[in-house]
Order: sequence, then C-alpha cells, then structure tokens
Amino acid sequence: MENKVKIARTQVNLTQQQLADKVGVTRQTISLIEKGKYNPTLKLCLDICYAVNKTLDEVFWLERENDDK
Amino acid sequence: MENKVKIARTQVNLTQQQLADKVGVTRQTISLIEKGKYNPTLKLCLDICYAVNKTLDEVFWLERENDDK
DNA sequence: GCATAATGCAATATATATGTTACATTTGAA
DNA sequence: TTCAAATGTAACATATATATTGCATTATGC
Repeated sequence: MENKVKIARTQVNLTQQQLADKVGVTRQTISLIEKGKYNPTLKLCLDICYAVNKTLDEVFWLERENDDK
Repeated sequence: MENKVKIARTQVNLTQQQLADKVGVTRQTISLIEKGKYNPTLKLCLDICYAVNKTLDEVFWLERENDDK
C-alpha cells in the first residue's frame, strides 16, 4: 500500500513524531504507514492530509491494479 | 464520518450487495459505511472508488473541522 | 570522533474494522 | 394489497489497525 506520506511530510518540515502528535497517533503508526506496511483508516488519512495541507487524492490515491474484475 | 458512497453507488446502479461483492466485503460493512457508522480502511475506500468510478476526493473528502489545532 | 535527534523495528496488548448469522423494516413492482 | 428485493440493525466472533515499550540503527551538528 504505497503512498506519498513521507514526501508530503518532509515538504512541510515535520518529523514522524511531530506528524504523529498533530494527528494523534504514535510515531510507530506513521512509520509503518510510510513504509507501506499499514492500511490506515480513512479518518487517519484525512487527519494526515490536513496536517500536510494536501488532499486524499494527492497523498493516497492509487490507480487500480489491472486485475480485469 | 459522512461520505458520498450511497450517492456514488446509486449513480452506477449497484445495490449494497452488488457493491459489497465487487469490493469483497459484506453488505453490512457497506451499509454501516454509508450510514457513517464506520471508519473504513484506505484499501476499502480505494476499492469502493474503483467500483463506482470516482476518486477518493470525490467520495470521501471532508473539509477539516474547525478545531483551531 | 561524540552526542543527540530521527528513524526502523520487534513483542505484546488493546481497540476497532469487518465477518457471520439472523431477523425486522422499507420499498417497489405485479 | 401481496411478495420479493433492498436495506437497517443487533449479537457475537475474528482479523487487524493502533498503542506501548524498548532497543538498534542512521543521520547530522558540535
């Protein structure tokens, strides 16, 4: 589950800890999301977007994988 | 946690059950998300978007509540 | 070099998203 | 009306997002 959280976070000069504090989760949660090892909830995605001044599409959108369904 | 899932779903003429089948969850999960009683995961949000041919911003974006943080 | 901040990551615990089953209510077509 | 499809919802079980704690590694400035 790739995303652009790390890029967006560094663009607004926040450390993982600072972003975590802003959105009310732990640093580990931010770390795992950036590493693509977590599937965050919508609310957390929105809070991250607010913290980095971007929209859901800008930070979390992924084109559909081509699985013909 | 309001969203536009119900609107988007009816626009593409899917029942809750059909949408649930398409994205691989149960009808109850779709129902609760539409009612705003669930905080879905990003992956599920993306799958719903793919199923209704819309983007995250179109279906799930919410302006930040004004809480001065 | 050394010290400190920032980050990666593992183990275990907790909260909650989702599944399963079942039944009730609503809606719309015949 | 009646019947079936669509939807709401409740109780309980399971999977997984997130917390907690702790320690290791990697920058980066002094």
